[in-house]
Amino acid sequence: MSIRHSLLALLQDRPRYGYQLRIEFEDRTGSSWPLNIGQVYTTLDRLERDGLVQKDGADGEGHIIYSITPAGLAEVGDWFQAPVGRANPPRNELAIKLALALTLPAVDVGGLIQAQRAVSIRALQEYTKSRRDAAVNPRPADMAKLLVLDSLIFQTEAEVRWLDLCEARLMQLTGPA
Amino acid sequence: MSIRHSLLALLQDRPRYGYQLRIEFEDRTGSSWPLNIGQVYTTLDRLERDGLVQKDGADGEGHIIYSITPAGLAEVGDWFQAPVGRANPPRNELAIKLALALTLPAVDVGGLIQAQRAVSIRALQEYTKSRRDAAVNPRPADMAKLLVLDSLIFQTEAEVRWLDLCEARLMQLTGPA
DNA sequence: ATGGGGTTTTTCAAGGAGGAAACATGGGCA
DNA sequence: TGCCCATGTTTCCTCCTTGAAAAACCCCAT
Repeated sequence: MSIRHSLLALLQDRPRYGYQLRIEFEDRTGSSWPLNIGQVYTTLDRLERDGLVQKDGADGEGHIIYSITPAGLAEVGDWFQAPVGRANPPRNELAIKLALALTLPAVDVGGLIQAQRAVSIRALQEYTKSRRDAAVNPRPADMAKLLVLDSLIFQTEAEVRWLDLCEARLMQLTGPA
Repeated sequence: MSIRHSLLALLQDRPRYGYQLRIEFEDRTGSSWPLNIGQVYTTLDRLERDGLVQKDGADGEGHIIYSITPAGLAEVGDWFQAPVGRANPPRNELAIKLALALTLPAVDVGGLIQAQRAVSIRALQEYTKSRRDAAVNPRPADMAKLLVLDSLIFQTEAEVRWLDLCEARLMQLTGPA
């Protein structure tokens, strides 16, 4: 659901065409969440169907330009207005996996935690490196990318600490060996 | 992609039917991520199509029982084996929203952060309360739910701290007022 | 029995997401 | 000039997800 609103937000700035929207989305979010190009066009179709954007015909190079409508402006305003709902947080595959592993015999939970921890630590290092690289030129335009990286770093740190807690709990369960 | 494997994991334990799978999934993950019932059946269809489960006919009450096949066992084994990939982390709507808000004029980023922070703090309190309630009877069976709650708590804490960082950065940008 | 109201269980149709092919275009190089 | 490769741009097809309806069943008051 956030793609829909993200595209609207970009169109709020000025009219654009599909490919351009993808480029700008990825640029502004630091390419952390690659946006499938197919999704851009299907989303634009739906936005047009719902009267939130309109085709402006083609520009000089033949690109199909979309611009936001008043209804679209209202919708994107609402989106920025309302906080992100916490009603149904996105599924956390790792947490699900671990929860299921715990309730099932025949799964090496300890090993799973170890393996996962290694992966997370490595990711953390990469994020931190990217962040250092990105921080050398703190132009306001790069601020967004920095914040996205910070977000990933914080989330990953939390994940590592959670894995440590899981491990401690596990020890406690299986008895202090 | 994790639903598919979660269902396989449950079937690894013993054969079950659709509705039962949903109940058990939600029970083991503490209902934190509600599982749409329609998805259970369509996923079972695909799993059968791919030869990972098979229909066992009906049980006494007429339920269509599914059981896991050797191929399915192999697949779920692989799933538990392999760490959760970090190649494309799920999109973080909050981070996207804030990143876009920063690059767009006409959005009250400060207000957005404040509002979001309030929501996160409230969620954190609720999770913590649930956790306390769940922790009174630490049967091993409840361990999974506890860990899931811990995960949510850690993630939400990280989110709050990230929001604080964002706010500090914002101040720094707009100049110390 | 019976029929109304709730719960359990399944199916259906529509919408969203993603991968990969298809189409265009422009610039280097024989 | 004309070929070819890299890049930009769009479409298409499939799979997955969701919401809501439908079907079956059970329980209890009439």
